[in-house]
Amino acid sequence: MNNKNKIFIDKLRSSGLRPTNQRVEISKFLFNRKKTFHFTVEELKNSMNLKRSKKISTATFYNTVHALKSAGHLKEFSLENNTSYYDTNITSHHHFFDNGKVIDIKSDKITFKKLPDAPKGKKIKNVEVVIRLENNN
Amino acid sequence: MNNKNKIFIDKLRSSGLRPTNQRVEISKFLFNRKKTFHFTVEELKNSMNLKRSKKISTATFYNTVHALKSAGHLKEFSLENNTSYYDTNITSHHHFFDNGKVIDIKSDKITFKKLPDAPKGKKIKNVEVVIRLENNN
DNA sequence: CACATACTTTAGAATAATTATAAAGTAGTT
DNA sequence: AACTACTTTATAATTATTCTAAAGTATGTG
Repeated sequence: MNNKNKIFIDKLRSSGLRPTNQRVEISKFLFNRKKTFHFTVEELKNSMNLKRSKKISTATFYNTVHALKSAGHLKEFSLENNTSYYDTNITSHHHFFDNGKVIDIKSDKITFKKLPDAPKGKKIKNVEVVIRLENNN
Repeated sequence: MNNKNKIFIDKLRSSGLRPTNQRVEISKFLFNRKKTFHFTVEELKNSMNLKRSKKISTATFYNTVHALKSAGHLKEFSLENNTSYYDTNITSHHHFFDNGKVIDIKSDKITFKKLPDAPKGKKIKNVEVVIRLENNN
């Protein structure tokens, strides 16, 4: 809860969450890294709880991740296996999918020559590209 | 099982499935239509079983849809709600997502100016674009 | 700084989508 | 017609997620 955690606490506060110990640890675990992080709630829970004597409950992981996502600190996406994936990279970007593995593609690596207009009464919120990979031969 | 069902039976056979009555009915329900069809297995089951006295079991719907998908007669995709959606349009194409509603976008409506290379050892299997919509104001 | 109060955490139950099981039925071959 | 392997089905099991309600804690107020 001290000063060096301010940035992680701010993410919680701006998500409408009080900075409890559990939440601060989750926020730190998610955002205290250089590279972007892709995860499911189950994966997050397992990797955090593995090293803890006092486990954080499943519900707290779900609640916290949802609030962070609703506030825009996490991005959600889906693969074809009925679980929600989250991405700490919230800038507009795209993904390679390679047998369940996810790799970010920077937004400027993909540009369009042609895009359809939104149906009337609607506008485009975002455009997401998924490039599926397979082995070379 | 007669001649007019040949096309639906062929889809089953080419998926490695014997053309049983249940499967032929499912195949017909899916492919005997002009417009492309988006559905979840649960929706398919409900709409088919509603008008039937003798219901087809859940497992048969899942098995049949999976086999048709593996054989390439259906396309699978995911929204952010942990259910698998299927599309009878298997040609390469894209989607608008508008609050859970799915609308096809013909392949030629989207073209790229720039696309990234696949990582080494990999090649691109397909490129899928999702355009999320929101209301105009 | 103690208190009250509203927000949190937690374990466990509930739900939803999907998959597994194993007994009874059927297609396709001989 | 009979046999065998594949199917169907009801039901149980599993997985991801959400709900619930009791016990715990952050925070503003005095």
